[in-house]
Amino acid sequence: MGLLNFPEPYDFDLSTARYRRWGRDPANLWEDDALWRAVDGREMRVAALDGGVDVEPLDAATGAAARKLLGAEFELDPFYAFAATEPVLARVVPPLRGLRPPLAPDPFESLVTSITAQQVSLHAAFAIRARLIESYGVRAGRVYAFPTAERLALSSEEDLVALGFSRRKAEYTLGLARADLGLTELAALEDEAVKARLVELRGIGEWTADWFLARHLARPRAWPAGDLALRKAVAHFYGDADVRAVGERLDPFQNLSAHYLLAGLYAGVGS
DNA sequence: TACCAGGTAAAAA
DNA sequence: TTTTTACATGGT
Repeated sequence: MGLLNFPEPYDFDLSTARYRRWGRDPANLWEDDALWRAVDGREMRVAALDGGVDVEPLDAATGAAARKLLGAEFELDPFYAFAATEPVLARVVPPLRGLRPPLAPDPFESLVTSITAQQVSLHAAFAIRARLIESYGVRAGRVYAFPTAERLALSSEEDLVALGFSRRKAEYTLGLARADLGLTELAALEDEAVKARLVELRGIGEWTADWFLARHLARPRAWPAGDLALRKAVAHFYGDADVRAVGERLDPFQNLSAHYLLAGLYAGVGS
């Protein structure tokens, strides 16, 4: 048993709900009440445990991966203090206490995952993404490592179309896989600089760049204002207020706010 | 059966 | 410059 030292509060069930809601995710597999993920070619199991999080096997690599994956870097206390002063969040946040948005640990994975989710429902996106992972990822136990750029670079547009990608999305994905992107260097840049660099890439617009800031870099102020689901959540909780204007009111906690509003919408908080 | 779903780039106006 | 269109799959 490997008890990971993990910041409080943390609600494992609430935080991993995403992996059960939309469909099967062979790279972040929910099975037997645990989350499974490949770390450096090995299978890692993450589960809830009294007083923390159980990680098997637990070592430096899996511990760091689990922390990243489970959103340990989010600071919840300042957000909760802010939420108590904001009328909508004061109602939405307390029932979701301990929710930490799970992160995409890898930048390439984050971008390709977003491309699969452009325009289509997340149910459809998860199905297509699962086929991509099982076709080009490397298996580690019951879970798959997300396909590397090097491996996808060897595939063809036809291959990806056969998985359900549109021709356009297949082009985007191969373009990313075959380019020398230097994605890890983006972490050193300010939010707006990251976005500017990303939207230069074909197939990456503001929506994808915003979710990259939110779900990969965990930037506190990321706010995917164009996102259809976030628009619905804002409309639900704030009426017909402008989404960007609401974002400014939530500064500098837009990222956590977006995740809590979405979770609140799905959980039926306040209804 | 249609229609919509956590967009984007390119064409047309 | 702004508006319109094509895109592919899965759920309802």
